[in-house]
Amino acid sequence: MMLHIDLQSETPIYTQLTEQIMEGIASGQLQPGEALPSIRSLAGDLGINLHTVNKAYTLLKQEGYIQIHRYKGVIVQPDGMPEATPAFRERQKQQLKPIIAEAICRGITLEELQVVVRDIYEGLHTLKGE
Amino acid sequence: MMLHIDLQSETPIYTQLTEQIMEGIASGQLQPGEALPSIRSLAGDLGINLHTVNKAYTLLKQEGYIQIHRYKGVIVQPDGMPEATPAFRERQKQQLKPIIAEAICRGITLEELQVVVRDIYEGLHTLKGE
Amino acid sequence: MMLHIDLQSETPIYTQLTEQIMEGIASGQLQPGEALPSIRSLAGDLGINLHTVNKAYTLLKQEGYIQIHRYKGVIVQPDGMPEATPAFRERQKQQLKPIIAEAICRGITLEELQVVVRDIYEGLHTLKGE
Amino acid sequence: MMLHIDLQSETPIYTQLTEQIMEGIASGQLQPGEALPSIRSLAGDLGINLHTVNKAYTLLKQEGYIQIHRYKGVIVQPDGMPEATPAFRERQKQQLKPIIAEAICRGITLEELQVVVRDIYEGLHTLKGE
DNA sequence: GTGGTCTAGACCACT
DNA sequence: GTGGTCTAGACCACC
Repeated sequence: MMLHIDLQSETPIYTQLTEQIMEGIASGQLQPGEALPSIRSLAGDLGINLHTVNKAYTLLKQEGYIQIHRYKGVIVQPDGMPEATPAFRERQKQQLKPIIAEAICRGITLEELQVVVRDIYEGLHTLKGE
Repeated sequence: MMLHIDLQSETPIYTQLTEQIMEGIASGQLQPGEALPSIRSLAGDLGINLHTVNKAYTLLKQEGYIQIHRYKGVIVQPDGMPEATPAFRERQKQQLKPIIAEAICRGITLEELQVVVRDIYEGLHTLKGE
Repeated sequence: MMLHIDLQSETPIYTQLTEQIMEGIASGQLQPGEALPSIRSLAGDLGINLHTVNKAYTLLKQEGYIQIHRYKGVIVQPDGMPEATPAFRERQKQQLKPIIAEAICRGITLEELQVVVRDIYEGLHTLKGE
Repeated sequence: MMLHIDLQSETPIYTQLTEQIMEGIASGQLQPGEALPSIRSLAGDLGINLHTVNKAYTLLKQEGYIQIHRYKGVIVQPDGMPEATPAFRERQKQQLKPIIAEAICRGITLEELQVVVRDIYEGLHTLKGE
């Protein structure tokens, strides 16, 4: 899977990494148990600092999306992804609220918004069976 | 309309302000043409610095959600809210993508997600007629 | 001649007034010797403060574009407009420089720019004979 | 490139900075991709506050003339300057109109004005090939 | 080291 | 009293 970094984005690089890896997992491009590049090689490929990659991986591990094995490397969580806990759902709502509020301000209907959400969902999800 | 700030949150204060004001507009609690508190009074009420409020107001003005009238005060945009431009829709997608990707990872179905989105949308929007 | 004010503009109201009156003189809509509205009536018509109109008129008088006669009122300078002094030409250059610099940045050619300038000039000036 | 500030001028310092940097870009003294001084070092060199420099840089970034890279620094836009959009051309006209009106009032002919514009344009632009 | 955020306090132009 | 500008000084995240 190809990761790419936008250096002029406002989002920190480590966040861009975590988001892209999660998108890889969501889309099935990254399968459970599959190996991720080592910190060193990924940092080298992207031309960024080791610490930055390490931070991204550590966060993903804390959330339960990957496993980091000393000496063996980094793999996508093979033992089932983390659950949708109530805490997660609450956080999700807080993330969605301002986005939806802005959409309403700009006159976007619920139907339009549902289409956008479905397109993104299916755009990611339908790869999963491959 | 009551605005509240979470000083502990990692989201910048000025972002919390812009988001809450946009939610106020979306929900109709803030009507077009309605006056917003002056920079100084809002800063005083919230116990924050006037520059922080100023930054929030300036961003909202740049996006077209409010008007800032020098020497007179600040009002909610009376001449129609900004449109849902292609640039806006693209930005919206980029905001939604990581949220939806994470939802997929955690096994949330499209139907569940649509319910969440609808609840938030209607929770904000249905106040509009009041 | 119709004057109009943009309350949400960043340019101070008195500047908007002086500019519009100068445009009126440039275009011949305001003829030398012609009466301008009194401070009081203009302020009333535009819904702005007396001091604001007064400031605009005072500036125009200082520059030599109008005459203010106590009790008689305000008239467009009948005794010849102010000259293009070296100081004026220098100030003009300083005003034009940033505008032209930005035009160059955006790839506007000298020919294009000349067309813009000519259009504005003739758009104002050709009314003069009427 | 040398930047200089006139503290006595009534034009805000941050405006002087943005104008000078745009002139530098227009004249080719600042090349695309070239690094600009860091906020702190420029503020130090000019003897002004870092927030003032920050404001100037932020405005130039919003217009698309520079890129601000968090943690790394500021560079002149390497991916092509912003286009001359219709909105830009309209803004330009509004900026030019009062200047040209005043020129007409003072009896400056179109030909004289064109010479002034050409001199400034070429004075900036002809450095570009060097 | 960088830019981003926030505070505190000041002066100004304008209404 | 309003927003606009500027200063001085601080802490933070990131690299």
